[in-house]
Amino acid sequence: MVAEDYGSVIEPVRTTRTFEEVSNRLKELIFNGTFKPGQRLPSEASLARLFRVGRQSIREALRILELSGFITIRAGVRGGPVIEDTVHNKIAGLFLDAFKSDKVSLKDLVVSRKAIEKDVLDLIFVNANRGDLNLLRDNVRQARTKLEKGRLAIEENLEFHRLLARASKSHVFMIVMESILAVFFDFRSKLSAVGGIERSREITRLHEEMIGAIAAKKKRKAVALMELNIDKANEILTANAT
Amino acid sequence: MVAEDYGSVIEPVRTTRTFEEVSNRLKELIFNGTFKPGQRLPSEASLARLFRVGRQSIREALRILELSGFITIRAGVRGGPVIEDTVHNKIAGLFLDAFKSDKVSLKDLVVSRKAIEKDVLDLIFVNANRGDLNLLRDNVRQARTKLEKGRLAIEENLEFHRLLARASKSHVFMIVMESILAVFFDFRSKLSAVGGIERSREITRLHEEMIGAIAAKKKRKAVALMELNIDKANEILTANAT
DNA sequence: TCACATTTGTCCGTATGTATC
DNA sequence: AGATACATACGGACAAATGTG
Repeated sequence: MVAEDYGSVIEPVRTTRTFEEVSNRLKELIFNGTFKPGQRLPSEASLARLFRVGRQSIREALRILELSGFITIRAGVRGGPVIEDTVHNKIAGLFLDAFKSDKVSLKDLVVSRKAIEKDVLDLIFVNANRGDLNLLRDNVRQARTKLEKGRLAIEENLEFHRLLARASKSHVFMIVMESILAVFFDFRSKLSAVGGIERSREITRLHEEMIGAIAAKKKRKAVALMELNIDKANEILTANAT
Repeated sequence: MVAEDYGSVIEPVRTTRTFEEVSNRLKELIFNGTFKPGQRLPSEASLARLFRVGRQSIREALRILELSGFITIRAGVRGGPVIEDTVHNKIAGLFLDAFKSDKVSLKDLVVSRKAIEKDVLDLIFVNANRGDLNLLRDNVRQARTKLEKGRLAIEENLEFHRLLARASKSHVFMIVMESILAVFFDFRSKLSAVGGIERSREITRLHEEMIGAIAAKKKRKAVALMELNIDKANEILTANAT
């Protein structure tokens, strides 16, 4: 019964649940471009009239679309459901849940992160252009100015890796990276600032060297720096774990 | 404003939406083990009384937990919300959505899949044991019997890769693999059976050789076979794409 | 600043569908 | 087959948020 494992990916045909039918219909309308990004969907009351169902069913359908990253919802007179893509963040959120519920261990996270960031570097050496490098340089510059003011640059340090994924031009890796970073970002709030500055400075320095290695097409050096980088990031997590 | 991009991962503090508060509280109860897998949550009516909120808020909270992969819901007298982990499938579902909405290209998928399956092989050479190999052999055996009956063995061919991810002992890669396979599984329904048997047979043969290479600790050969495998799978997709 | 309109958010009462005993 | 205990769905009402004149 191999195929049964896909039971949640391939939705069973159930007309019983009205809100699922509504959700799928709306999703289809978004896919085929009837509703475009930035555009407002009709209000709950309007949708209820249009689909000839109760407002409750509409609400639950919209809840699904919201959690799936297709729309955002705001109250108020010019509010309502708006087509807005947040799928990356939603996937990262679910991944964070998986981590929190102990399905993903810290060791697993570090091991797979090393492999994935290495893949990203491989792709960067093929796909990245000058603009991508400039974005990376800007990031390091921002981190430096923050550090000079005596503040931690954790957000910038994490953003660096997101920029790397973007430079690889692979959306798959952008999604995976976002998910991994979400875990580290979640830890961020629990970090003790004591001694953090020095680590943050060190990571920023590694990032700077990495940019140099990429620009100089020195792949092996870039990979070695990445290993150091991830180990340092891991130290921060394990040092703060109770 | 780098940190703003995490706006959907780190939920904003909003007491305005009751159902989110309820959803978070229940999620926390699941995380800390108050509710364990297989256990039933109280019914909607009971939860409404316990939290002192309306049933609608409870329903939307349960909808969130259902879509996040924490619970399943069944009607009927012994039904109700049950703690059941389907997070992997839910992530895969969102990833499939991302693919369908053209955020992930087929080329991107193939390139990243090659890199990721190579990582999985690397981990297998470190972590896999005899039991994992036996599971892989069973899978190929099942595929063979299906092929001998003149039926396609697509499910088994895809399952092979899921077994590989499991043998790597990395939940991160299990999740990523599940997501990638979901796309191929989705295509499955659109495949023309014409000429498919031969391709399915060829893939099964590659899988068999791959097991041999893993057992013999021949990493380079295993990687080469994997490349062939993925190219073949990709051919099936592109051949059927309109 | 204030009143107003629009839209989401929330609760309640009720009815129906569904699965189990 | 009937009773029971659930989720599912509808309609009505009001509160809260938010933008507008």
